[in-house]
Amino acid sequence: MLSLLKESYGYIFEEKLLDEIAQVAQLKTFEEGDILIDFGDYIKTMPLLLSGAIKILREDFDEGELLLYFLEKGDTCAMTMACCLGETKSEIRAVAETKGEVVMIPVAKMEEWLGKYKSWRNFVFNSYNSRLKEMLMAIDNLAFMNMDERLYNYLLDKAQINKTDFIQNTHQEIAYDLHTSRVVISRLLKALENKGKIKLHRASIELVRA
Amino acid sequence: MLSLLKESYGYIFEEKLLDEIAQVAQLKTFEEGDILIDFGDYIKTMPLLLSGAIKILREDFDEGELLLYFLEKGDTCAMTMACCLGETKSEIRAVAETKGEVVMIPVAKMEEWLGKYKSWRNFVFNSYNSRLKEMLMAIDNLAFMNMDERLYNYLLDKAQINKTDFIQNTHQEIAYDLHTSRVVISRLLKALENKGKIKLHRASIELVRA
DNA sequence: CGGGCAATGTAACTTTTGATACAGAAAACG
DNA sequence: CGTTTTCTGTATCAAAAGTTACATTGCCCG
Repeated sequence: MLSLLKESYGYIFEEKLLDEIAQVAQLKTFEEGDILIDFGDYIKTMPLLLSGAIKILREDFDEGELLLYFLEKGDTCAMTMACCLGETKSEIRAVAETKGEVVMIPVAKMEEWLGKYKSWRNFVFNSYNSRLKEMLMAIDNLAFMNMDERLYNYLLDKAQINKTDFIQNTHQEIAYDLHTSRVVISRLLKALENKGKIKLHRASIELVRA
Repeated sequence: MLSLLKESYGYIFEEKLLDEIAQVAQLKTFEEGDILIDFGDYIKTMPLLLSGAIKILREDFDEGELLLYFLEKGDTCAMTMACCLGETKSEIRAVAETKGEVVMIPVAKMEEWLGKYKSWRNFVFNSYNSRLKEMLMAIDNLAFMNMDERLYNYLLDKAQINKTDFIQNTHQEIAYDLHTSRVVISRLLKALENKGKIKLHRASIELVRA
């Protein structure tokens, strides 16, 4: 586990902290589609992502979701930290976008290290800051952009996270993430295809780079 | 200043920390409408709000703003902390909703105290958590609600922050905060009046409690 | 290879929001 | 008091997004 940790976090944490993490943390693997955290869950461990990607969703009161952002290697979920420290229920759902690995750290330790290791403190703050920034971007998208732009940005994000220009999703799945209807997505995708920005296949979309 | 501090923060911080704050902090008063932080500002001090209320706005790329949330006594601006620690430009604008007072704390001190005082650490984390929650609420509003609901929530927020059911704003000002046009606001306000939820006056709106 | 099913395409219509234009009412002010 | 400015009400039209309904197209699998 130590070597795995060093791969993703070796540059950020000092030796002693890496050792401590290796001692108390539990390694966990997950598969694409796994629900790692659900609305209302109480969370007592903090996840550090070693590999793979996770998408974070917000739930509507009456049915429906909205994609907030993706997490990658080296990220942690600030929303989860918020829940840990505040001892409240989870406000979000975390779904595995790809298979991957996380290490789980008990809340007690994460608090202890805050006083003990400056590098840990910086990491936690940087995570909060990244997440606030991602939330701001989500708000920008919602408030200032039309659905066609949001859709195109979504496709770019997906491509970046999955490291491929072939996006393996049905229109319905995309509609869920963007909190709209399948028909709207089909319509706008067709428009994007006509503009030459993408090519549509069955259950997959190909990004056409200029 | 010490007594002022104790009024808002006496229950959260220990004596020693309050003393330290009183030593290094600068007291600053502001008037309604003052722009306390603007987009692109570099921020080197962290504000603690003692009295009054502040609204935090996000800027559109090409003209236009959106209200994110309000700050009250005992709050601090996590977005500002993010900028302080990350040493980046401000992503938001802070405008005084009422007159009030803040104490300004140098970034260096706020970092020092993070290692030194557990109460400070908790305060900073709680602030981040509150702000994340407010951002989530902002996203809920944008993603899941129509303009009429957003408008009504806005009026309720305003009333709570200003501690009065008489909201002294023109339709144009409300339109700015909600990032829409004056005509839309007028239309929806009229509809709310017809439903008996508010009464309209010139340059002010009266909330009618059920 | 043909039936069944999931995924997509498309038409027609409604609702919501935004844009423009202008009229009337209230305050502001010399 | 009359003029000017600000604020509000409303009508009309256009665009964006949501809804419903149904046709078509591939694909899986017996």
